Amino acid sequence: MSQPTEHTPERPSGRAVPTSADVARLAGVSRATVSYVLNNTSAVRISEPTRRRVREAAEELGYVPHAAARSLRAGHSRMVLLPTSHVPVGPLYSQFFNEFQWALRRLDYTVVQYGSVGLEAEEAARAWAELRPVAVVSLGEVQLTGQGVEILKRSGARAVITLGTQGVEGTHALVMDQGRVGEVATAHLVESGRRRIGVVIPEEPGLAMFSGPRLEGARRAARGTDATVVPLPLRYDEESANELAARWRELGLDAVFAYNDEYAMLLMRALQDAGLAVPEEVAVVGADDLLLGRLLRPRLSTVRIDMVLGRELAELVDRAVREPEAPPRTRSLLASQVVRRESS
Amino acid sequence: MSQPTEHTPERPSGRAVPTSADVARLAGVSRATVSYVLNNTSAVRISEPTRRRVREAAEELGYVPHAAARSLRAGHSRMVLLPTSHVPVGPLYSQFFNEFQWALRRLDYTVVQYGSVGLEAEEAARAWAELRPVAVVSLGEVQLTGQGVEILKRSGARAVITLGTQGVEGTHALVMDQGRVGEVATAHLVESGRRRIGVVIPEEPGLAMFSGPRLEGARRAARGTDATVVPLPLRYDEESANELAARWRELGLDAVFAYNDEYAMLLMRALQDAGLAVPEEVAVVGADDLLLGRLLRPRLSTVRIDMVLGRELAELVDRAVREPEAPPRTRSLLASQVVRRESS
DNA sequence: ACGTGCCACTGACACGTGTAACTAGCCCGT
DNA sequence: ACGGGCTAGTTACACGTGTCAGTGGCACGT
Repeated sequence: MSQPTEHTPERPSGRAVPTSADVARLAGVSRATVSYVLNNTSAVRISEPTRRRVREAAEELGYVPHAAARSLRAGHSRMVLLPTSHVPVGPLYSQFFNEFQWALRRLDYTVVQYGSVGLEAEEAARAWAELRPVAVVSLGEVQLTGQGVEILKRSGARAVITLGTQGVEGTHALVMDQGRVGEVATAHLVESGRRRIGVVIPEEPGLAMFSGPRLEGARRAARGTDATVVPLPLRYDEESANELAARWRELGLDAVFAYNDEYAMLLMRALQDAGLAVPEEVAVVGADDLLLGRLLRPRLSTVRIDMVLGRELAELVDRAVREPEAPPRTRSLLASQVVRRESS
Repeated sequence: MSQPTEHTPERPSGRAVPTSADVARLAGVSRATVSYVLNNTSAVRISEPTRRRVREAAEELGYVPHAAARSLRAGHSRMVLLPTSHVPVGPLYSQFFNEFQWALRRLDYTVVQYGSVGLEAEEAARAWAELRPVAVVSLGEVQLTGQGVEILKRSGARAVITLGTQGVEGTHALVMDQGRVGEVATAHLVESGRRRIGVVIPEEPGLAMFSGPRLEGARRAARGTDATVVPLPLRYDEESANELAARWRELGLDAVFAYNDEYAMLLMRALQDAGLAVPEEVAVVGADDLLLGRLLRPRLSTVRIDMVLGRELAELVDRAVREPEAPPRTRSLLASQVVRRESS
């Protein structure tokens, strides 16, 4: 998109791409008539024979309207911009994401994913604004600033929605309360009589957005009790897990909240291989309620996260677009609930 | 995108969105000068003081160029269209996909994901053509026809790339040879002395694209030997797995290729719970080489699938765009290799 | 005085589309 | 004969941008 070339390149297959003017010429009518016919404009009456001639001409030439020209003329589009992340998200999130896209499309929006690798917040906002989207739904990779929001709104965006662990001024903020996940998990462990509680922090980049708040929530739950919380960095591989398990006794922990079920399964296996009894010596709690967690022995306790339906969020976007004056409101996106199985 | 509204809606925040003409007015120069300055056009010399005035005016107004107008004028864009699927794909595929997008962006393409839910092949092609992408990379959800390819090329697409289990005429076809996955898995089981081999077929919709060819490959491997292949429909939940395990003895199978590691883990657990010894009575092989498969006991044997790097594919797209006349060629995308662990 | 060349910039057009405003032709009532 | 209304269109403009061709103004050589 950056630097347009100097001259229009030749079409390889010889023929230029047909425009409505070509259709008009072939059908022997004016270009306006073509537009009226092809858009089924009800205010203008065109005779049936003419309509047929136009349609046939369009068909013969393989005419397809030019979306850019159309939205330029119209002064607005129905594009919803979704800055994409390259975060290695889990199945829960990606299912939500797919459903969200699908629902937006049902509402006749054009969903455009646009990545902004290595761009500053304001720079990214400017790049997005070039596309003149009617709405921007930021999914957290780029932390949108108030300045960035201003740029977007000035460029015609009727709604800016942020989805993240905390709200952004001037936007419809959808807050995924990750802290709550850590909180309920830890509270559950404390209530079960555990006192020294480890919290796994994935070392994989891009997950800090989630793991930080979860740790914070765990600390919140421990506050006011005699339990303590210990952060445990962990890579998602067996070596790292075995290493952590090997120094488990010196850490003196009797429970662990393992970020999610995948890390929990990895760590639980390493603990068992190191000779620690689960849940007698160590209680293990994951998150996301994956099916696979139920296959282990003992069955993995977990935090079930009920994410808002993609469809609901799509409707919220639609409302925000139609009523741009409505005051932006912050809303919580997920409910967390412990599912106790055998590992805790 | 479909039906533009009748009149331009008022901008809510009062001020209209600034154009280069506004910048020109404020800076006291012509619009052409603004364009030259902001695009750093080297062929035209503009004095430094003027440049500064223009930049300051643009900054003050918060001017952002209009991508649609720009590409309309230029006659082409650098948009790569990626029709998205809502298929519940695994981590392997989604990692590839992310990397692919990222690499395209590094090559200065604008990646647009555009879903076409419930559209016919030709209808979808027409919708894509409206956006005048420079390339289309179809990932298999919509089976592109020769007719559809023709529409896209006529609309100016310089490259059409299909990614699927089989090629499409007139396109650069990237074939993911799923059959090979089933073939190597089954060959391995046969060589290990197994004779009655089950092949799990997920009942989840959208996976048929992969499971069909894998079954076919398994049959190919069994041909010419005295081994037989039995398809086993399975839902991804415990009930379905238990049900299948319960009638295992009457099926008389001594091995199973379970589509992928997740289904394999699910089924293996159910078999063990039903009192069958793995691998003594039943050998189990998955696919995808997930980390979690190594955590089970016995460790899960699997088929490791080396997918082409997203970066490589992005470079192929770039080449195809720059040399549209080069003959479309079909290329295989993945290599499959058995990783024998303990479950087979 | 005058042509030449350079500098710094401007005027005008094109891209493809949608639609408001207008018009030519016809019928009809008075 | 003439205005009015309907039908079936057409003409003309606007959207925001990039860029070719042109144009004053100035210095300079003769």
